[in-house]
Amino acid sequence: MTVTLTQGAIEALYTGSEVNSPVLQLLNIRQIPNTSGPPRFRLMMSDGQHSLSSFLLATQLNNLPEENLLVPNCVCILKKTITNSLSDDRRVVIVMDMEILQSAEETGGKIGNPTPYSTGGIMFLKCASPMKASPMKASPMKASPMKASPMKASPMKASPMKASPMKASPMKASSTSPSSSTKLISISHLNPYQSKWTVRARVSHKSSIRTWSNSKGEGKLFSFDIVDESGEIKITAFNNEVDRFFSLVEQGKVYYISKATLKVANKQFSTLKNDYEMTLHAHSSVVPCGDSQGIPTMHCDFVPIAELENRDKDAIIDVIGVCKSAEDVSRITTKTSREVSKRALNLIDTTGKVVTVTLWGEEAEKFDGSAQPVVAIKGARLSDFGGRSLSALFSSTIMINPDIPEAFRLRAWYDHKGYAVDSQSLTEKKSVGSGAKMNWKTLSDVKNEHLGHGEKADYFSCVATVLYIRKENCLYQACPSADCYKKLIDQQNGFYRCEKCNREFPNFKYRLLLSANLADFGDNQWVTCFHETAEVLLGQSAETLGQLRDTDEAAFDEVFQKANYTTHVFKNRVKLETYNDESRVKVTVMELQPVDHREYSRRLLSNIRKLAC
DNA sequence: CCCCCCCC
Repeated sequence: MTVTLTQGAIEALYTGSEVNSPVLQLLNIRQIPNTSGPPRFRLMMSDGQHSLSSFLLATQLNNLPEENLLVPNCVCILKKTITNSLSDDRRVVIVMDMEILQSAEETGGKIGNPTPYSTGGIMFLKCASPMKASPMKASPMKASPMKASPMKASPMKASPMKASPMKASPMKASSTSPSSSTKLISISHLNPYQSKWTVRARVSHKSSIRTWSNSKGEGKLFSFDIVDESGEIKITAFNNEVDRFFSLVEQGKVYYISKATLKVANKQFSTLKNDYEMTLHAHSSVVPCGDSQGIPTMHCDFVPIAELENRDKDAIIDVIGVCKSAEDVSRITTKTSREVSKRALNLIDTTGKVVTVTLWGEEAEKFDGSAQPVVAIKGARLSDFGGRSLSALFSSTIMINPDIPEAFRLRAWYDHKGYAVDSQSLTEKKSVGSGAKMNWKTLSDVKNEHLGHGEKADYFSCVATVLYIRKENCLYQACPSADCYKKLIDQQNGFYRCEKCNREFPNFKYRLLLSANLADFGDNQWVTCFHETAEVLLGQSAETLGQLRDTDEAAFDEVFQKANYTTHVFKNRVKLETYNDESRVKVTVMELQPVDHREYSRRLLSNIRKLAC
């Protein structure tokens, strides 16, 4: 293979003219003595005509010299470069991305007879003081397109020293112009080799404040992610910057951000698509931007809950559902002896499937599920615990009742009929080994084994068919306060009194309390269904039933007729109770689920095998 | 300068 060097590329790169992926030969490489940070390599490159030693290798390419791939005489293609002016007007060409086209051995020596590129008296001019007075060095402030923008917190102290004749040169990408002041650039153009930029971007995720303490010291920090049309990047604020910026930065809002430090992102900890990340410092500026036009909002690809069964473990997914129920917050101790709060939510969507999502830390503590909110989570991790479940990560964004069409649709669906669907959870009881948790019994087992006669209540599951539901006293008028279900006393004056709340109300809410007779092949059993399970069993809300009872008796009866002879999985609590010296077992339905026929067949088969032994 | 993704 023969390679041709791109003649004229040295001059073009040095002056900042447009040159597309030039092919150059490396003549020399040496490590710059520096005391901190990763090693830096300086390169002397040749285009066959000129040579120039003002090339600096971006640190993310350090593996090339370190693995002895980038050695003198090899031929390279420079896929991305940035020409920067130093304060004394010398220039440096940062090599951001390159590939080696031909090894030193293959090339076999120096190509052509390049002469050192003459930098036209610019390169080694170190007479800084006279330059300041030069009319050529007008402050870039005057020409700055940002002058009218709301950058109050960002005083542009652009040094005239840094202005250069480069201004007139036809640089292709304005964002890489070394002479630009705080120009608006896109996130994808950010790099550690330029400091004068401003991005306009939306906060897509914001962490809470966290503290650390280790051998290097201690402090606090928070981080946030921003997006624009070109990409995304993580920004971290420490200590003083936490105080300055934490309350200012709001999720979903758009800001001008400038004067932050860029460094190579540690991919081990970052899921964002960017090679760099930002750190705010004392001079950094974060200014709200009223105009968010053209800045993308958060995009979610919601996976229907039923579809989670088909996704891979550890997949990062977006989910939205109504929080049908939520655990209380609890504290657990991790394997590393750290204490953390957790709370599990059960989300349901229009697929009728439920999945358990675990929130952690502050998200778990502050979550309030009492009003059954719509919960959307961007970037939750799918786990195979209990079949299929989800866990929020530090990088997840949790949105309660977000202002998005999906949330409005779900709200309407749930309030209209979703609350009463015979839902099935993907979490916990789906796997084959789950029989351990489900204490399967027939109704005659419950009697023969004297379930519920012990100190504590027993729990069992059965498959049974509804034979009869008592209509009498199935509804009561309950206290309208949240979380109070006390039966009200009708004062007969338009007011209802709650003894528990010690208050009178002009209104009430209907609650259900059903007695039902269930049967399987061997026996039958009276059970009690409280409000939530009763609504599922009847397929109607208590509110609707209350209306029907008062206005349309036939329709009311029909609800009960329809529920008769339906078959479900009942998860029950059983306990011996004593009234007036008379003991009898009371069975309460805790949960109602549709019959999983495959699971039912497996159990039948296993029972038959046991009987055959 | 952090970098924790946890528990059943």
